[in-house]
Amino acid sequence: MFELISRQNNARRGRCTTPHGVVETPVFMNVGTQAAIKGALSADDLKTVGCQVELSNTYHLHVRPGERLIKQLGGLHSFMGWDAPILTDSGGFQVFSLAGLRKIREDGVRFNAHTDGRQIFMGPEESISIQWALGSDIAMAFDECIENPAPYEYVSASIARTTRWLRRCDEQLKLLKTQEDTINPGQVLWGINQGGTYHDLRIEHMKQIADLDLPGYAIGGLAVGESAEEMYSVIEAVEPHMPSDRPRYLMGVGTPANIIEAVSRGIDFFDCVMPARNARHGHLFTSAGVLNINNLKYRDDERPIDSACACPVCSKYSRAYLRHLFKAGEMLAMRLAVIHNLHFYNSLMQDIRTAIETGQFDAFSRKKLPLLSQRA
RNA sequence: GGGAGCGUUCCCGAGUGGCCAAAGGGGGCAGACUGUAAAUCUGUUGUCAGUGACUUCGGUGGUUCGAAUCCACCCGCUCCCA
Repeated sequence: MFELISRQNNARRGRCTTPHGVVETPVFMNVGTQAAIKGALSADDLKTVGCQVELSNTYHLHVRPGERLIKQLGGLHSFMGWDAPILTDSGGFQVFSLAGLRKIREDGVRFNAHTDGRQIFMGPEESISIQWALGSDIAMAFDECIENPAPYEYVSASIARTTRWLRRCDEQLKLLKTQEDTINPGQVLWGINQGGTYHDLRIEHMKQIADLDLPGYAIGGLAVGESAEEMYSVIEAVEPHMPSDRPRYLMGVGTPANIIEAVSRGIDFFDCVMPARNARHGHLFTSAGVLNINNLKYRDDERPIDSACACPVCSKYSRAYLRHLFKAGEMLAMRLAVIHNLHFYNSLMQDIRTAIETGQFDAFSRKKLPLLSQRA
């Protein structure tokens, strides 16, 4: 269930209710692919950084440890100690990212597992059954995330198949809901829009999937090589065709600037590995821009990463200490950096929500955008 | 006292006459990262000068058209036998 609280131009302030609680939007979902946030963060740490929704991955949890085990242990929430909302990605992104290890057919995708090479078949029914067993709150449709650039004819055929797959996902979830044996009976399915950078295909596909009247819709297949401007123009093309009373999720995006730009174009949900991955590599986000904590200039810098940041790392540690931890290869370096970056993202979303509520969003983005992209 | 080795660019370590400013690691410096096969990957790391020049392989001298590579002596270190 999704409720719009307020809006400013196209930017929306909303509230999404799930079986494990309410999500205030716009929101950034923190990515824990294998039921863990890389960088040694626990579910408790997720609370500390202000995470509302955790995201895990169907393909990866299916490969290891397997959804049967997780179901047997009470479902994903119980397994990883997270009692708030969880969204599971369907494995559709792995169709893209593991392109060298899979073959696509009408019924689904055959993978050679990246761990040991064994054959794994995943189609719409399999993906939904796995997500059902995991017991996430929001299950994503099994789609083909198309590489960019891709020929028009290929994209056209692919979105038609993704639509057929979506209908099968929907049927499968309805079937599973008739069974007694459930972890999370309130799980919902969200559809995913594809179409590469072809506006007409994007719109055509969006119209097709909107017909299924699902409780949420995502835009997928962006931020895979095209320019930011191209991505924004795709959002602008598709957005008018997305049901306005349902949450919109821009998958896998992005930089702080990408997020603000997308919120201004009507997006409510985001997720991205960037804050966590970049943190592990020493790349930190601050209110004054980005910085690489490994740089020599921070060797004796007594200041916190971001003096405007309220995270537990910034309230206690210096840049010099963080740099030392990275140089020494201590895993604490990654942990502290990830805590900071995720806190930064979650707190940016809080600021965005407040700005929309108070009618200040346009001024907020004008002020923030130039700062966030520069070198701190 | 006798015998056998070794000394390479920040470190370790290859190289035993030209294709060597010198492999490969490490370390350093910098860059990338967008529904995570990523604690990963890429570039760079003698000096100066934009296709080149100069200095360098413990030291000094020598052989040679040409030496990190061969010879002599010296300095330092290691191991074995007394």
